[in-house]
Amino acid sequence: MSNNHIFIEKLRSSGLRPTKQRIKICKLLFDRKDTFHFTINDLSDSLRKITLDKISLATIYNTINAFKEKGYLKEISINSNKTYFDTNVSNHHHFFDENKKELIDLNDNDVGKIKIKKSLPGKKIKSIELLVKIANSN
Amino acid sequence: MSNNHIFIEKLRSSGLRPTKQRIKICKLLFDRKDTFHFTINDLSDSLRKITLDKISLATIYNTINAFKEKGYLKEISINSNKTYFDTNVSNHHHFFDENKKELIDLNDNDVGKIKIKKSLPGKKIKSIELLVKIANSN
DNA sequence: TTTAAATTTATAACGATTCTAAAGTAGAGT
DNA sequence: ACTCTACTTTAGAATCGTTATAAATTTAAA
Ligand SMILES: [Mn+2]
Ligand SMILES: [Mn+2]
Ligand SMILES: [Zn+2]
Ligand SMILES: [Zn+2]
Repeated sequence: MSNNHIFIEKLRSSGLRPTKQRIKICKLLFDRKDTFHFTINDLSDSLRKITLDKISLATIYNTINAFKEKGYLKEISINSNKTYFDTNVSNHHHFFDENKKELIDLNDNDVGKIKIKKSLPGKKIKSIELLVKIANSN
Repeated sequence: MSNNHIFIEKLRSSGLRPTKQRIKICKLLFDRKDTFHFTINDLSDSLRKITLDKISLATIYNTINAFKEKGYLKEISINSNKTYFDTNVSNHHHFFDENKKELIDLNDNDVGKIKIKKSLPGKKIKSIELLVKIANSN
């Protein structure tokens, strides 16, 4: 439909051919107001719902890995058998709801400034990730 | 040898029978001055070096899961195909060296106080984990 | 010593992810 | 529009960390 040409450009500009599979995945991931978190399985289910011609699991993995590579997605550090991705690639932190197994964004106002005072020679900081695990109180 | 009775007590007091496999793993994990981080594979290799009669991989997994359950070990939240454990069960944070694939403790002096200002109704905080990924600078 | 429950073990099963290699497609050059 | 080649998709196999199974062994209570 409408926004396809935007995604076609986005893909082209990063050296990825705008295939119909990639465009569909782009629309699902990026054609919305709010960012969100997902696993490959979530994505696979969502795709099955919105399209008749199925996209193979290998392609979903290939595409998500390519998007992560290009910086369109972020992988969240969390110990789970599944990998969690985030369409919000800005620096931010997370609650992880252990009951729902879902990530919730913490924005800058939600967390005091994090200061790393230690440094190691020959090493530089690549990322700072805070994960706050939460669960039902009762 | 010497400290066995301490570990035997520790195991008994937590409802775990003090088998020779568990005692060997206890000695390897806890009979030392400094705490450390390890994966099951690390531990398996270490065990093979210090003992002639091999401990099956299933027993290693069972034992580590039991120790985690009892609070003798902590699992670190990190996105890796392997699970990382910590014999330091106190609250502390980590550097993760992406080149060496190894965790390095950050103590309280190394990180400014972390303040979580957001809370969700019906939910309580279970843990706060900061992971600072580092890599070679050049 | 007897006996039930806990533990160990080898091996199978599982599940997320990656690999393979064959078939299909996109786009540059003509 | 046609050709050609590199890129992409795909089904299915392979990988690998972890968990499940079920039989043999060990622990420890009675
Ligand atoms: Mn992990
Ligand atoms: Mn993970
Ligand atoms: Zn997020
Ligand atoms: Zn640690």
